[in-house]
Amino acid sequence: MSKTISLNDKNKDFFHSVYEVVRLIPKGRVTSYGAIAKYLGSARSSRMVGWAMNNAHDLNDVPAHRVVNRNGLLTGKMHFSTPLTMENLLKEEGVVVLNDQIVNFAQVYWDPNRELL
DNA sequence: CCGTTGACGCCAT
DNA sequence: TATGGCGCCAACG
Repeated sequence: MSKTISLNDKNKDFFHSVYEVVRLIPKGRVTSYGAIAKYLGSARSSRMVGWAMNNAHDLNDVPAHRVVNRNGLLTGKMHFSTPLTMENLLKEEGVVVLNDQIVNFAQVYWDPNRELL
């Protein structure tokens, strides 16, 4: 039995789609929760994208550190092994982070609605 | 079963 | 510009 997750088939699909999009984010680039939600057709379900990332922690092939909020703020840093993991991973990819804020956000921003199609 | 919370974001004031 | 309210919806107590 075992159902660590009690999601409906419909939502499983949503979560899975989120993982796919996140996997497509190029190294050194980032996107936002809202952009992913919109790309999946649920523009107002950005919170669910965040929840999906939480589940995604089990999968090692989902670069959750490349997803930030619409201001380029690292709001999800607390959910990583250490509060600095997210920031360090981004810096390793060339993303400039200062005070939990991506400085060159406009340059590294990757919008699935625009880049992907 | 019901009320709160939360990796968000848009809109009204 | 800053603050507050609401939509969204799964998980939790």
